[in-house]
Amino acid sequence: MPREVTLRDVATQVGVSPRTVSRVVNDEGGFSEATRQKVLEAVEQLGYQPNMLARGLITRRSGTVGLVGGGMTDPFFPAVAEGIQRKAREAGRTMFFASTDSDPARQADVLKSLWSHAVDGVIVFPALDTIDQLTGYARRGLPVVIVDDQAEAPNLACVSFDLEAGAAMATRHLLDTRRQSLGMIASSLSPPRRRNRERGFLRAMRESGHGASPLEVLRMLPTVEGGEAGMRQLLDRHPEIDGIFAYNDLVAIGAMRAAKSQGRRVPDDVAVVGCDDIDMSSLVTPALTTIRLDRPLLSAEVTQALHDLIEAPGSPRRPVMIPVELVIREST
Amino acid sequence: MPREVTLRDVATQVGVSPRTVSRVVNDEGGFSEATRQKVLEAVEQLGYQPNMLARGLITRRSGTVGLVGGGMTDPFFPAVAEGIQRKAREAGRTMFFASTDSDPARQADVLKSLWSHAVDGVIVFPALDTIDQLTGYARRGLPVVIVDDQAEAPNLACVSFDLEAGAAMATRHLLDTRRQSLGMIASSLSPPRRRNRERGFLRAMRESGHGASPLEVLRMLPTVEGGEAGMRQLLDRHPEIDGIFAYNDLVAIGAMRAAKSQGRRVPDDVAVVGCDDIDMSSLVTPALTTIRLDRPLLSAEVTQALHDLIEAPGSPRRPVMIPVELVIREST
DNA sequence: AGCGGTTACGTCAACGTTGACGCCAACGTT
DNA sequence: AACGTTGGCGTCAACGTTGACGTAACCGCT
Repeated sequence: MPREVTLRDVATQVGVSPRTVSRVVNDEGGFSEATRQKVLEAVEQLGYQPNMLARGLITRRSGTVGLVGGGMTDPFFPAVAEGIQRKAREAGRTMFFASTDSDPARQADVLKSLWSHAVDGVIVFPALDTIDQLTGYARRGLPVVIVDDQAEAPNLACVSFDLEAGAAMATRHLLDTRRQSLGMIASSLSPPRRRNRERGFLRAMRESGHGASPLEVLRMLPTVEGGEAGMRQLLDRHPEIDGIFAYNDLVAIGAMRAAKSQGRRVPDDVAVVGCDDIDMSSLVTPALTTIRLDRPLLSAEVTQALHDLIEAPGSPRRPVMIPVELVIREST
Repeated sequence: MPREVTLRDVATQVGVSPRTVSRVVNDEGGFSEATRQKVLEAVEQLGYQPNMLARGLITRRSGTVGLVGGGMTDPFFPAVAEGIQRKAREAGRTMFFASTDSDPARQADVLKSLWSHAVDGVIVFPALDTIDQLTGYARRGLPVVIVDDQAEAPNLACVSFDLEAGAAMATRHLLDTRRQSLGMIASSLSPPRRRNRERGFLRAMRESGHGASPLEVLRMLPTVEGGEAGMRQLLDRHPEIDGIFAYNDLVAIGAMRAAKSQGRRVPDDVAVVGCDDIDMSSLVTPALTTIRLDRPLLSAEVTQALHDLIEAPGSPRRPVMIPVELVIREST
């Protein structure tokens, strides 16, 4: 294994001190045009690459950020992850990725190791209710951006989709298309504070002029299987049910499958609305009506927030709320 | 921002030298049970976390690996990424993730930055034909694992699915179910050396006793849209076509959509076989017949290979070939 | 000529950790 | 009693880089 090329190697080849090479490489100024040329030439020729470990050790900037999420099984997350990675790269940072399986203990592990690797900041899709864990790190000086949860602390920013409004839109849409008996399949992985989809659903029902009241809010795993199981239960307990708002598109797709397998037609007998607008949603039959979340915008907001926290540590950041949109397809 | 807790802090609190604390933390031996207790207690109390930058600088092991892939848009990749990340974590390594958009230039960038960050190794789903780039890094001493391509070099290992066999299986299945006029929609992102799906398709056609010959092999972007466009072209040019082998499930799903929109029924008029067996494939209607790739096994093989390369640099690794399986559903 | 300022470097130490080595006391062996 | 061995620690330097500071040459101005 050939030794790595260092500043010293470049320096001796050019005949200057390592410090001067460093100045050229980082474009700090304080060198003549002539030496700049010679240094860059030698850098090119020797294939010098700065060692970020050494640099990070002294500048306390490692040039890395961590992305912490529940998992890749829901296609919503990978799309966001890719966007974030791209933005981070444009800002000159490299991204660590770590998944938690929505397990707070694993999230703790993951954050510990990212901290060990001296990440400049982390973006977290929090597992359950782990705000304390996260504010703890923020207070210790780690810039933290939290997605879809709220908290206040130095070095901490929050970015959320307005899911309560989204859920309300979805619900009103169901009511407006003359559905009377609505149920919701929510997520068993959402702690009370983060149940804004449920809040939106219930609020829209309450506020509707139709005098309808919700049949039931079920909490299942937010997967296709969870949706199937939830739908079976709902059909079993409330045969009159004619509209479903699902936690996300996977659940909605599961619900549609279960409905079909029990002989109910979608949307004729039961209407289904999902949430997320994953690619798949427009491809299933019937194509899914859903709440669209603007993933590129989320990626942009989140990286921007993190960038700001890194550049101006401790400065307060207002929480960002991203509006959502109802996409009507064939399932309603 | 409170300064990071270092070995020195722990050392002064306990009343020993930093070197001793280091020995305890790394369990090197050479300390008494009494000091071990005291040190661990202080570590706990102060919340000491080793600084991987400093450690990596001297041990030349950063405890990180890079994962380099085309992108997250194809759901096949995220699933593998998560598996790899999990395995890496179990081996005590943290994973960098970077996507290349299947662009060799971007892949070069990405590798440069990973090298800068002193990763212990990389796992690459190569963009187009970038073997030279990769063997170059391997020769410079970076352990490299390449997925779905072959090369020989020190510090390099290859893991592939047996896609030629898979494609042949798919094709034979089509022929066995009395399809006569077969076409294939392949990928425009596969360089000649990596067109083993095409080779399998053509070989199976040649070797079949049915005397059939392939209508056309089209190369499109491996996306749903690519599949749609490909199918439209094939139907246009060969109205008699009754069987399609698609590069992957996304393409297959696109092909099915295009077929339906042109009034052909699947599987009655045209049979479609995909490749990958992404989650979505069992959820679309008709459920897709496809070649299943064992993603957990790939994750395991790939991390194992990388681990071996890291632990025993330069040692030769035989290429690994993972067998695949035909899953028959409703589209054939 | 003398002085202040600037330009273009070099020197030195430090970041937090570990490898190499050294030292001393306690112990066992002859 | 003399000697080697071992256990338990400390010391020092180094990894590759940058921050802080020094300095010599040169410029322009009075």
